[in-house]
Amino acid sequence: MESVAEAARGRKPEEVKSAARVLEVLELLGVQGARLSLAEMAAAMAVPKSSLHAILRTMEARRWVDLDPSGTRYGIGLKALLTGTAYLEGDDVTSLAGPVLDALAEETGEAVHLGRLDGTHVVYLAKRESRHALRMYSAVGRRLPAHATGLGKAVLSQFDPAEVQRRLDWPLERLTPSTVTDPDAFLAQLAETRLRGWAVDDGENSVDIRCVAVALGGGQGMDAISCSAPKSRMDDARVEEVAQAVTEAAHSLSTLLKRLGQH
Amino acid sequence: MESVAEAARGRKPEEVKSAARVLEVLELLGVQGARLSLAEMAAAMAVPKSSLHAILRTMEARRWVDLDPSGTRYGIGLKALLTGTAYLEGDDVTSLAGPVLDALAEETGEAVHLGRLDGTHVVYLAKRESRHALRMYSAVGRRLPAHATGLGKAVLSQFDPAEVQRRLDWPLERLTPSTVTDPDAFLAQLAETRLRGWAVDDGENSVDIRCVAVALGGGQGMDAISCSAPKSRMDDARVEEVAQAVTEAAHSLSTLLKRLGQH
DNA sequence: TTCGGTCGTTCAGAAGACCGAATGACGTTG
DNA sequence: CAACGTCATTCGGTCTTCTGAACGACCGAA
Repeated sequence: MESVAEAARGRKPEEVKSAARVLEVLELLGVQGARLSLAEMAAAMAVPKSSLHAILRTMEARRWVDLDPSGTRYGIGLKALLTGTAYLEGDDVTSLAGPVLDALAEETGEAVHLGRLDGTHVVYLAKRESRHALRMYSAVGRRLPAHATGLGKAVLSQFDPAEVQRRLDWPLERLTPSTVTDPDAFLAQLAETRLRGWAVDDGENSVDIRCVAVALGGGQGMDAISCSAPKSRMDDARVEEVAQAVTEAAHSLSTLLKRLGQH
Repeated sequence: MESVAEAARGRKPEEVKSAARVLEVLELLGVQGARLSLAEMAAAMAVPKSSLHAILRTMEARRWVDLDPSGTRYGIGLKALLTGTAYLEGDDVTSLAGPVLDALAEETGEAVHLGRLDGTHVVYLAKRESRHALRMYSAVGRRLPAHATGLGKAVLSQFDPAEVQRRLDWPLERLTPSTVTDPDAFLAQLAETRLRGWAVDDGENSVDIRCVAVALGGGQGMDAISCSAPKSRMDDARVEEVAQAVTEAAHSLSTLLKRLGQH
């Protein structure tokens, strides 16, 4: 009956339709950042306007979406902010990482990140800036392709090549001229990373930025920490220095986490 | 038919049940911070386990909730983080406030906040710490009762007493011995605030913390900025000094916003 | 003003989700 | 070792939601 329609849309039969749509609305408004009208969202989601209307009413009543003064464009509501930060507060790694990140930021004087692998992407969980705490929130929650980041490569290097091949979307997306997209070259980089103990990103997601990253948890976690800086402040010798500092910080944080896990 | 049941639960007939439940799950996991089992959530929400099960499956498939390693306790997922921060990025006030908050933090040397009135509570949208950027995210997204915060009183002082009475939940909740809970005393404080142009909070939500706040937008916004410090660094003379700095910052930010609104 | 286009909104038939009881799996207690 | 507690999970009947087309409101253009 409906198996044809379901198969055509690629949906699993075990999903609650309205529930999935609520989440899709939040994701749509989240990545866009901009405000969208009901008709625009219905088109983007391939959902009838009337169905979406009822859902948006429910979301608006609970302040999960906002209407702009004209009453025609929807945006993320205030309630969404609370749950986002709640994820960070409830997370052991993020909670424990604070002092370690502070110390690493102070030691290196450069930007420091904590990231987590989520599917094919890396999500920033925490950030320390090198100078002032400017625009600090702009990065937390942001996603970057794992294959083009130091954080992603540090985590992926813990897996078998077969596992890596299964986890990523091929072909690898190119973000800058330096992005490694060749499968063999990429897997070779991971092998090198595994031996060395730390990963590098040499302008692969942002031109002119070099980054050194180390995975946490001794080979089984999804998290990593990194230190990034412009190439002008990151020559090869400096990379080695920073790598040692990041490795020590990662080790110290991993020890804290292991202790927490054992109690 | 169902009007009896609906009326008994106090629900509007124009809500999509599953959609509301998705949001309720997120709010429940968000405020708790802790992880909950399916049965616990079903009990807390007064919803059948079997219905909630299907919804949680949908949410888990999209990574909006996570299962802990034992597979029995749910927590907020990674996708929730993205939308939370997206609210801040898509918000004009928060985006423009960055440099102003930085300047105010540097000038006063104390903690600086940007907050927004949402119902009876104030939500922190941005924060600048006095020393290092420690635990910066712990406060953004948090809610405090408006009547016990400088930010809340600054915004509320823009409304008529009748409007204030309508907006708040009475009786006012007591958070510390200094919290003003008497209706007349509270309204008198707001009148005073209105004349003076800035609001004070003298240990009303956190013992030993004094705070000075000014509303943005020239009498029609829901936002305010504030500067907080321990009483030991905030005697009456210092309050006057800080109030002037906060007022100037608020004025400068309001001007920026007005310019943006006009284009 | 009138027209064409957009928007959000409504409504009754059709499709799917919700519910409660029963099941299987697991860890704990007697 | 066994009985119990709690847990997530399944299943079919009933009721709710979803759907698509039609409606009324609105804005800008002619």
